[in-house]
Amino acid sequence: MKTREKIILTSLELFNEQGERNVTTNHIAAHLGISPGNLYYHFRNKSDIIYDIFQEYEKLVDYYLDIPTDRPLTVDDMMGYLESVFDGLWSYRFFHRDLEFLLDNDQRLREDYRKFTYRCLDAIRRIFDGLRDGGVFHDQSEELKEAMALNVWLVITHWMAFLKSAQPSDSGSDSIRPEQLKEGIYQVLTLEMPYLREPYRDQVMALRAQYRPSVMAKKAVNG
Amino acid sequence: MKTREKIILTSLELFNEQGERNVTTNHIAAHLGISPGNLYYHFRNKSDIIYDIFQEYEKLVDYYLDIPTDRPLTVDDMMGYLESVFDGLWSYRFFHRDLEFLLDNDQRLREDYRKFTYRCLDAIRRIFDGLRDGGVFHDQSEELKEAMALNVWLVITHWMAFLKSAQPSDSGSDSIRPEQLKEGIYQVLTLEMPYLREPYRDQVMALRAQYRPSVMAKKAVNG
DNA sequence: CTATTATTAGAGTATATGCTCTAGCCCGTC
DNA sequence: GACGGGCTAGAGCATATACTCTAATAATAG
Repeated sequence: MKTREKIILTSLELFNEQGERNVTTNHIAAHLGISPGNLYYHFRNKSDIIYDIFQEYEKLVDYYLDIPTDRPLTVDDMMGYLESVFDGLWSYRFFHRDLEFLLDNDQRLREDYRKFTYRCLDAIRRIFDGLRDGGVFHDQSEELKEAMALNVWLVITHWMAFLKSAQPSDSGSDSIRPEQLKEGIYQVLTLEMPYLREPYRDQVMALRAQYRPSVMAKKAVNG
Repeated sequence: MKTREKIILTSLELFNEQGERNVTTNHIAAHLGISPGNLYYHFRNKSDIIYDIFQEYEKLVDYYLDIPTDRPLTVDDMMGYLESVFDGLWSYRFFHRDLEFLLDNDQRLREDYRKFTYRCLDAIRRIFDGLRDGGVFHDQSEELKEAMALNVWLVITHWMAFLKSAQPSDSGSDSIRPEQLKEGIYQVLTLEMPYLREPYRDQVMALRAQYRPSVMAKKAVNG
């Protein structure tokens, strides 16, 4: 494998494990067993590494959210989108974690991310439309679909942050498991619940039950 | 005013404007016109300043979310809670911005914040119950109330992050206005909409309309 | 007034971090 | 086998950051 690729992979791995803020370029080089000079031969600076990773993430999600317009959508389609998006979220989970700082320090990234966000919101709306055409969703006003899409986006992109903040202190820094992340699907389906038509409603509710967050079972100690 | 208090106030101000990550203890001291030594006479370290600020935030929100149990709740109560919570969010907006890093670097804060989260989730559920008793909400299963409360929490605590990430690059670093933050109320009411009873439903929808996010009007350029 | 304590100034330190610079190695080509 | 460009090592720099140390100054009590 080319050194450039290795840098990307290792950076992503370390960022995901420890957070971008806690991973220096020297760490990345050391972890790879290469010199800092070598790393900087392949990338002008740290931002470029992050930007590269973002573009891969973007490509992946755009691929996932390529919604067919020539046919209505099914419950299976919907679950597929959810599973895919949360998979992507897991693979690039560092990104949403340090998002604000990253955007503040790279205008290019800020602009691209903004467009990315609106593309995703649009895709969510198109999924709603497809599901309505498939008889899964009730028809709703454009305004409501827009607000709903935004709420879905908020839940999806920040579920990870919630999980991490609700973790007890004694667990390690990288203790969230992919299955826990998937529990965000439960929350998204909770949002959609009131807008589902029978008989799909019961079907989706049954699927939803499988993702029930484990945090909910636990009772918090309010000392 | 005591120096200690001044340090807290200035820190909060600078953190809110520039983000905790971008504000050093030397900046705080310089901004106050005092020496670093003086600052460190009053606080052992930066974490202690942040922890102090968090405790004030906690106190404020706990005060806002002191839900009466001896009477049902009205639509006005609900709107009052929303307005208050978003006010608090605005005053301490730096906090949710750099949350993950802050929690990673202060176990004490992590533990307190975890409990704080669960207290808030509990308060949201009790608001739901109060509104049900007041005839504003339909009755729902405990499971649904729990999931709903969590979604409300996610939207409230991350609305700010969304706004900042959706800002175009040409706006300043502290360009979000409090009215924009309040638009999060629209999103929360969107969540609650399906569970409202007539005649309150129409009333709430009318109130909701006043908070409609301006971002929604804009069309994004997907270059 | 004096002794003690609380507060403040400000130079300075240890460490980290992103990044640079120069020299040299590897490897394919003529 | 010599040449040259792609690649790599690694010492080291400029800057920043959280924090310390000493000495001096205010405030307060006896």
